[in-house]
Amino acid sequence: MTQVKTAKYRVIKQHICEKIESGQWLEHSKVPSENELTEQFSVSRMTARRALQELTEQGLLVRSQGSGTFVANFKSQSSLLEIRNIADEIHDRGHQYHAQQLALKAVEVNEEVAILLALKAGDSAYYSSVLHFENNVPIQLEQRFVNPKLVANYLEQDFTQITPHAYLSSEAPLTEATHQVEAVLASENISQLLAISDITPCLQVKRRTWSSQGVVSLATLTSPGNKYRLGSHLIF
Amino acid sequence: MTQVKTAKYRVIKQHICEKIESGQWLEHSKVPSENELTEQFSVSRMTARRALQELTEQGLLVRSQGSGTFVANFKSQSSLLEIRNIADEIHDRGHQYHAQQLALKAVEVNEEVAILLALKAGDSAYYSSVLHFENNVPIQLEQRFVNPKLVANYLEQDFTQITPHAYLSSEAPLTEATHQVEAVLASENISQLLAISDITPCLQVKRRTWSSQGVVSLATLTSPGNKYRLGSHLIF
DNA sequence: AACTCTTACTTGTATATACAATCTCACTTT
DNA sequence: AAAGTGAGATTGTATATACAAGTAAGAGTT
Repeated sequence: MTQVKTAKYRVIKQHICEKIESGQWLEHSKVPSENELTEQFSVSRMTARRALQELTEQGLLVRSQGSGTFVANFKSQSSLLEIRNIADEIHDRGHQYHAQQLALKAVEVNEEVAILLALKAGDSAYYSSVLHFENNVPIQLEQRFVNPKLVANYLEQDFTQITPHAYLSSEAPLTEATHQVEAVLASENISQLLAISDITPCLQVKRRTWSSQGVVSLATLTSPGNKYRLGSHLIF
Repeated sequence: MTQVKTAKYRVIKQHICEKIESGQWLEHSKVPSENELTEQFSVSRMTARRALQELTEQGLLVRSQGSGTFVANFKSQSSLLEIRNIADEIHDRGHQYHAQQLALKAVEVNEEVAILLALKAGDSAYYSSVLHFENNVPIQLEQRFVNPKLVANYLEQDFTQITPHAYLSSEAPLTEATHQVEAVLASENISQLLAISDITPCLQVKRRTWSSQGVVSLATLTSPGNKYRLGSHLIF
């Protein structure tokens, strides 16, 4: 096990993030220029630039050619589309939750899944399929591929007792996630499981989650459009 | 009028986008490596790299150290995280944008809208209905109620020239926003506008935006599920 | 006082180079 | 046949440098 050295541009990003989050650098205040960071951290301008550039893309900074780099209108990122355990969500609504485990096995991944999970086509990954119920009505089908290198005992779990998300969080804390949200028509198979007609639109969220070790899992969450809704709250 | 020279990395981005959009490069197929692009376009590796890098951040490509760069899934994608101007979004994809203004008037609000806009039922608010096109295909219907106390000249705008979002941002900078995302079947009326069948699922985003003065507007954005997708990226 | 010009600073684009880390695949060894 | 090795390709990180382009502020002129 070799300790991976942290890249220099990441160190600078971290430093700037801390200044902003701790309130030492307020909104709209000027942050050090590329040349100043170059000196402070003894790096090349291109490396300092990369840190500022990526933070700008993430929305923490705003840059203006000729005048400088500034702290943006407050951090939006953190509390948007928060990833919640669906069981908690349902309990919080005062409703009854239970789950049905439809599949839990090792499978060979196709090319698409392989790329997204950072595996090779034909490699084996863990697969789970769980149907979540709210007050005995099916509310969400969760189909999930899990990176076997990062989560050892996935196949020994009982996902009627703990949700896959809760288990994975306990094994490998999330550091990052991407979502793709689409409106789709469910396949016949899925329509049947969700007890909906074949023309009911479904909200489909594809979520890819990372831990510090790499891509952990790839989940497809399909919910009837008339029974489920996503919310998010941004602060600028 | 000085003709601005297009940056080289943009030329390469454009080239790759075209290949993908025209279907010459299919999903998951390999795209030229940094070194190949370096030769093809007679640029340095860092410039070729920048093109690939930015397209990866935009979600068009997927990269894997050691194996190469590949075409990602190509559905249109926007971000929940950042509230973007749809015109910019479409332009950034290298596509042509135009809009059609279906309505722009003052209306009496019903109770639901009144509550959400912090007005009284029966008060008057501004209402706009704009259809956005990507390459002459309708991609999103935007129906928006605007708080007349905070935005004076809303009715005098021409929303084929500037999007409502862009205008509102210039008048009253956003400080906060909430979203609700649902999958729905469009009404007959809306199906017709979007040129879709009445069983095509639609992604519907309801967005409420605040400025420092209070609730600015209430927008309902309806897009065909097969042509539009939301994305978001979280870092913990 | 108002205007223009210059200058310094900052970010944007581009190149050339070097080495590290990772993956693939053919080849060799067992 | 299976396992291990190593070369080559590919992306990741980092540096040094150069010039372009936009901004702001001060100097100088009218």
